[in-house]
Amino acid sequence: MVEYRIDRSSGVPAYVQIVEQTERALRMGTLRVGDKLPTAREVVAATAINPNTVLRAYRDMEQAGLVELRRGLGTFVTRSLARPGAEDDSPLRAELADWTARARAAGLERADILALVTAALDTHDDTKDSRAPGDPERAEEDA
Amino acid sequence: MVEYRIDRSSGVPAYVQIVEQTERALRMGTLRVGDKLPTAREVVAATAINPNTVLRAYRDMEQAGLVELRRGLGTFVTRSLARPGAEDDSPLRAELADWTARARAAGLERADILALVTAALDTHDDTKDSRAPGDPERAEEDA
Amino acid sequence: MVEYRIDRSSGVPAYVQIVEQTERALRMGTLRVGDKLPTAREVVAATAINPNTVLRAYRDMEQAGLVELRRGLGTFVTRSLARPGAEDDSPLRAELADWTARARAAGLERADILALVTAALDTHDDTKDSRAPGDPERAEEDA
Amino acid sequence: MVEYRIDRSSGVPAYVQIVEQTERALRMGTLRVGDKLPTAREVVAATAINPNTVLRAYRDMEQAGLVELRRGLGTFVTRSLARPGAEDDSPLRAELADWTARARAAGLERADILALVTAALDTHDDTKDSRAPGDPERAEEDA
DNA sequence: GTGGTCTAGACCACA
DNA sequence: GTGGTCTAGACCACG
Repeated sequence: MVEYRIDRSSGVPAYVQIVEQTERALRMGTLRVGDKLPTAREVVAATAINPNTVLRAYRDMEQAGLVELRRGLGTFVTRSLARPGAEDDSPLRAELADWTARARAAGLERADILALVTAALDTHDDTKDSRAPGDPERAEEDA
Repeated sequence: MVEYRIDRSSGVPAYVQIVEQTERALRMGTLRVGDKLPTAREVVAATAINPNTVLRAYRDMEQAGLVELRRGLGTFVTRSLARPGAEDDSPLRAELADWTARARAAGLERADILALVTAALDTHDDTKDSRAPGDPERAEEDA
Repeated sequence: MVEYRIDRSSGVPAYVQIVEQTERALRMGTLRVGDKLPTAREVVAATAINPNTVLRAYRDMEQAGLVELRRGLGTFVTRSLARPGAEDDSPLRAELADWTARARAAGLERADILALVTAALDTHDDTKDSRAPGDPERAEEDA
Repeated sequence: MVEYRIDRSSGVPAYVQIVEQTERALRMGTLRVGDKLPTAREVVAATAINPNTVLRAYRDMEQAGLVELRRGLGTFVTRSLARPGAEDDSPLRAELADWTARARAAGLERADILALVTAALDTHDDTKDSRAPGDPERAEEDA
């Protein structure tokens, strides 16, 4: 079950944060087709945001074709964004874990590390946006 | 000179994106104390956002103690967020570049990679938010 | 409920006047933690300044940690600047009231009195600025 | 000789601060008819603001009839705002000095004291502005 | 020509 | 209905 964490001081709309985090879970395979998202009620209990805001996020994801809202039942994942290579036990993840451990040991904080990664990505990839991880980036990957 | 790239479809306010990107440049050492940010007019020319929006971002950073707005002169960096270990030629960066190259070779996209990194960070670090690099995160570094 | 009075001819930006007056109310204990500031719309109705200007002032105070803007709810005091000794019934205030009465009886106007007080303060205190009460002065009190 | 102190972080325009402080000196009798204001050059040396800004302030005061700019000679006070009762040795000032000393002893800071005074003034005087000490308040007193 | 304030008004986020 | 972002444009402060 995903657990949303909303940072109200980030300036990023709450519903966008929910979408970002859901997408992230889809990419990682943490969330798979058929899985149920937490109910609006549950999210409200966990995050103290308004149910309407949760529903807004879920509706957006429905329109993007990622989930399906079934009245009375809940919200269910209808599409995967999972990538081979991003599985829990992939070598890439192990190497990454190793690298981040060393980065932290070197005194780098979360924000520093994310800045480094973004910079590394922007080096190879001079296309597109430049923003954050978990960008909605118009969810339209494979299924 | 920093170059801002604004993703208007991300849902993240333009002024937040400017702050994030500036912070990122500060962390990476791309921007150093005394450096001049692009003038509001230059940013406007490059990004097609409104001057007021740029100034809003600059003002926010001024209040955060990162830059100083000097009328008639421009906006200047007053505080570094640079980290030893994040320099251009650091081993950590080289290793990261290597890892991202392999991740891309494995078919992972930018968003996938950022999701992986976020997941890796959240594994060690069960505190805080979940969002982007360059998050305001209440700047509290030193120079 | 605070009531803002904006002097448009003073040369002091309207949003600064709002901040100054709010801070003053906080110092005097007129405004306490948890209290709600007037909504932007109410201030607009009372002062004929633009809602954006009010919000600018509120945002500035939020960044200074004095208040919290809650969408859909309003703006609330989060920190006290109250001082023991500044209460309504303190001896100091009674003495002051007595003194100002005599000053006025002697023909001194508001501006004269404020000039006298400023001079008196500058005598003991050869540090800092010189300006007004309720100066932002980088709010650094506690609650 | 007046000594201007400009607080660049107060949000109040520099030229307004100069006018305010000059007026204050006139009210206190620190500056008298015939006295010479510091030259723009001197003010620049002392405050690091631009000569044009000083001249702007002096010109404003000339238009208000307070001073006269004599090319090649300097700027001279042409009108007094002095008040009997505000002299250096007046009983009112002695009492005030005593009161402020006690206020400081009670732990009140400059801003607290100014807030108290403003409140005291607003109690008797429910007219007008509400702002700071040294408000321009359209200089038009006696001579 | 730089930053800075203010207005007006459209549209969005959230309770 | 609350705050919040963004635009557009006028005018100001300052170097």
